[in-house]
Amino acid sequence: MSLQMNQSLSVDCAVFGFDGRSLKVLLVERRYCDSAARLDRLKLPGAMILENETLPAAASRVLAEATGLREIYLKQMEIFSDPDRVRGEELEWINRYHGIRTERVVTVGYYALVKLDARVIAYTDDKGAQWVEVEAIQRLAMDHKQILSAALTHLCREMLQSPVAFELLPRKFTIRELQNLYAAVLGIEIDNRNFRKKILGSGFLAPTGEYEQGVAHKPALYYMFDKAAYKRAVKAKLRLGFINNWRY
Amino acid sequence: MSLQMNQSLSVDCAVFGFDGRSLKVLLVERRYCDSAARLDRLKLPGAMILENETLPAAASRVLAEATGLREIYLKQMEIFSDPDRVRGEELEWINRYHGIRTERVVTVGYYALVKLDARVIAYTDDKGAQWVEVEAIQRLAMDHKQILSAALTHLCREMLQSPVAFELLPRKFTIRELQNLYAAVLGIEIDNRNFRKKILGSGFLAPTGEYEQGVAHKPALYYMFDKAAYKRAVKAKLRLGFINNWRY
DNA sequence: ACAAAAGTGTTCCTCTTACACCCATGA
DNA sequence: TCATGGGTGTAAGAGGAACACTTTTGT
Repeated sequence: MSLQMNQSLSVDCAVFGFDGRSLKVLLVERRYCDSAARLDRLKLPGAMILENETLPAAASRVLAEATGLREIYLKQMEIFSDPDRVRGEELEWINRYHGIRTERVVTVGYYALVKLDARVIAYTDDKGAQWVEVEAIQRLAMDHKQILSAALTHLCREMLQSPVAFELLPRKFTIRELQNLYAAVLGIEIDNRNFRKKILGSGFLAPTGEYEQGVAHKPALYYMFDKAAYKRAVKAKLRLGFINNWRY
Repeated sequence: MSLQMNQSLSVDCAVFGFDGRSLKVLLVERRYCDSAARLDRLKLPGAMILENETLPAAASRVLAEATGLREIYLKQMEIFSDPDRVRGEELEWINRYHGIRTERVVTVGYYALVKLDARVIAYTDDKGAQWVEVEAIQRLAMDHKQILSAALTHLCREMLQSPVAFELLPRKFTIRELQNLYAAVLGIEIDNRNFRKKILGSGFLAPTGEYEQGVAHKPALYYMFDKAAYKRAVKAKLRLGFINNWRY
């Protein structure tokens, strides 16, 4: 065996959004049309990395193109390096499109968290992209289902350790929305009283004083995430306890 | 900007070992000699990926070469993609050595856990590699210090969530060795009584009946990790609790 | 009036933490 | 006999989990 020179590096992004009920991911159509009727005609947005571009930069570029947003929460997760993960017509298309002669595409999986608002939805609609309920996705192009699964796993883990949930919610949200988000991502049921106790007791949520309007039930109070309070609490916690000053 | 074609992919491995006291990592000499006296003449073992080789396969290959071992615990962590992370004489050396013309080397960081025994040490000594105390490492070649730091962070996180500690210990070990390992990796102090209570209470440790010999104090009992018991407990735990059946 | 979700407390129990002394061995 | 680390128990407190009813609004 020898060194592989005709290889390319790409990034693929699982962009998650939350509509108050269920977790969605942004999917786009495969760009070559030979088999448009195929079940796996949808894929995650992605791109080849450019000369002099870091991977995070490439991922940001993909996200800006796909959503119109900058400053998105973005995290690297795994690399998918099966030599045959892209082949056949897909590989031919890539070579034709870019005018290159690559034999292998290694991809770096990222996941991104987006606040799903009207502007983003208008933008993605306009681009022909779709927000699809994660639970409903059976298959995707190439190994993108696998990449999506990995992204979900990483998101679960992250949600249990840091307050990334707020990246998926609008600036103002109700406790119930937050709870639904945790339940949807983790795939669990959560007791509302215990959840409130815990989340309000943490002191990271600041009430806005505003209430829901036009709902056919007692209107809920809107809260915001108090990032400063969160950081203060983390710092304080790092200074005490059984495990007091670890490395990460 | 255009697609980057003259790029290469490599893997670099932080191989950790534990000698009962402190955490060590395996370092090798940079292979070109122009500046042998430099402080950062040591690096993590690594290699370019070969044609038709997956990244995990490449990492295994590097580990087999460096330690003589197969079946090592191995985990992918992050990718280091700064376009200038390898440049100058290092890049020239790579091109000369492989007879290629690459302009950029993106590397995938792995970490590995090894049971440090006489055979491994003999093998690595023979190869001119060194086991260096992690705490003492100030700088390494290129961005390898950064890769090492990332590996440590990942190892910490992993140790708090799964029983990888046993990958670093001999088959038979004392509770104190296990405790020292946790303390060394996490960089914390641990109360011996609480540690015993927790670790023995978990039921994952099986006493061997053998005792230390030739030590100038009460000899300690040797234990082994009972993998089957661990798996049973994990399965049982997944079926109950507040968070009962999540995705990962 | 009714449907629908908001909001609120208590009890039990487990797990975490802090803490001090005697024991077995080799030198 | 001394130095060294092995091995043991308890009490107080914090946090997790299970559980049901009243309130407010729109229809």
